[in-house]
Amino acid sequence: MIKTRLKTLIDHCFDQGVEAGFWSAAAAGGYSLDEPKHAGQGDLATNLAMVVLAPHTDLLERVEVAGPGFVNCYLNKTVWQSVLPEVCANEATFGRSDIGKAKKVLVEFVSANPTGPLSVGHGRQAVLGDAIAGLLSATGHQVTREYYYNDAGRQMRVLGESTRARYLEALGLPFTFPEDGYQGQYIRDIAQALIEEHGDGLKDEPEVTPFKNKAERVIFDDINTTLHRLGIVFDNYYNEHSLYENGLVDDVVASLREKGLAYDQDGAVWFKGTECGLPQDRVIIKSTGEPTYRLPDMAYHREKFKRGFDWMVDIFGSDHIATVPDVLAGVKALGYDPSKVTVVLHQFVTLLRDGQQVKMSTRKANFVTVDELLDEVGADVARFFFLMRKADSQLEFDLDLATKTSQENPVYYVQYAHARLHSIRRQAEAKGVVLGSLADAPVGRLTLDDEILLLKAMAGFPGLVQGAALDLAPHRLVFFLQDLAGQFHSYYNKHRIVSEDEELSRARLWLAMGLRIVLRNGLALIGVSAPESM
RNA sequence: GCGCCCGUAGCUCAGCCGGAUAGAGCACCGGCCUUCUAAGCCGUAGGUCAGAGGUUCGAAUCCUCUCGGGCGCACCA
Repeated sequence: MIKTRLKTLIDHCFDQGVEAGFWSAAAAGGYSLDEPKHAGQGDLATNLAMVVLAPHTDLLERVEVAGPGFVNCYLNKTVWQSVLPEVCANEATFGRSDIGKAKKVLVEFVSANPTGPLSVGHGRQAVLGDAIAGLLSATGHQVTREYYYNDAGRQMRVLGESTRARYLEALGLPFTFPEDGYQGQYIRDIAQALIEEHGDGLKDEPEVTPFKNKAERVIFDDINTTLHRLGIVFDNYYNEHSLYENGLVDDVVASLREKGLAYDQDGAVWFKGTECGLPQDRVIIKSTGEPTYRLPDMAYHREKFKRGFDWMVDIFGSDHIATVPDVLAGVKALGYDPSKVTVVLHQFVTLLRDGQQVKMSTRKANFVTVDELLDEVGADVARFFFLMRKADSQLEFDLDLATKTSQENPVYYVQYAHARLHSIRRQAEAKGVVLGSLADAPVGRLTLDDEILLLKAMAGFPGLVQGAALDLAPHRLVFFLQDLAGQFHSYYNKHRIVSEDEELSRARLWLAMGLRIVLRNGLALIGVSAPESM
């Protein structure tokens, strides 16, 4: 019989649902399959969806099956209205959660050696890393922000030589500028500072160290000042050099040798990458005796594991992509689980001015620094713009748009929504409309579709934060905020919040309060200020 | 040559752990201020989701290949 065949099919689906844990077996046999009384309701109809959802009917207004097999659940408005007290009662924490279970996470980013000011590329990385760290900590992770740097080695020697050359040059003495020296104006500034401190006392200095040290100090201070302007504070600066001093680099070599994963050839020490699934073996100690960057990187990552982190997030520019497989293979070879390391590679930034791409070249120090950018657009705009794209995408930073203090600038758009909400509150107070206690908030009066939509968006905020955190994708917050601000502006233009209807006014003022909280908390997560007036 | 990323509206980009009619902002065009900030709103238009195969009941989404663009492929970091 046809009905039996269909019933068997539905029973089977029901059982599968039970097995998968979608619902309990309590409703087994409790649902029907009958010929409907009226035409237009199919040949046979089952109330399966209703029965399965029966324990939750207080939430549901109606349930429909539609299209190619969707069960559409329409929730009662009260469900959405109940979001508001929750938001307002948890002003400081709404959006935060503990899904991270206090997992220890290390977020490493920037990690620029002190050879020059931060470029806009670093800026993107700095903001990206900081926002990711912020999201992780908002979701209950125990986060450490770390900056890994090296103030020894070839790069720094060249920096010292460059500084010396500029020093001699400024004194009008003969000098030779290193072939691959640092050409920026900042080196000249440092040289000038040395002259002010020492006069020509260093002109016969045999060591490069005083030049190097001075340059390093000045540049690191600059970098930190810049980071500070961006609102970024690191918990820890990890010096690559300390790895050598503590014998940790040698120890990695010894361990690799022990496992037969390192060998000598052509006077160099090689890592047997081919043994670890990599396309080729790599030099880890040059024939000069100096290690390549790979080796200390492996040692550093091993230290991260030893320091007890459950999850290690590395933020790198896409030009460092080649290092990733090597380091991860090294970590694995040393007996640690590379799946605990997540590398976020971000693409480059191009600046657009007057519709034209601004040409930049690191080598010639012909690049726009984060400082210059901040002078021009400020920290809020810089942070917001750096987060407007997912890390994978190249980021086009449109200075023309960023410097506009008008409707087109998305940063102001969002901030304005927040300021407007504050303004409404002030206006209401001036008119003597009192919010009253949250418990008495007449949220039942929020019945317009526009209002339910706003409530839904607010309700989705914590989940959005969690997803953005776990996927290391802060750009989602930016999109969310733009959407929410847009919804509010639209609502504002259509409906009056403070009106003759005192109860409705209070309800809407609470709605405004909730929106303000979500906007403010969202902006805080990406490190952008939420002004109360603009 | 090899590896990774990208290719979605005129432009800049979301969506990408498969689902219903693919979204937003700019730009264009047309409207809205005696009332809570016009730094705002409303409306019109705009698409072979680079292309070709494949998997699937179903693909922008997954697989393969091709074509474009970016970044790498050091005894630099």
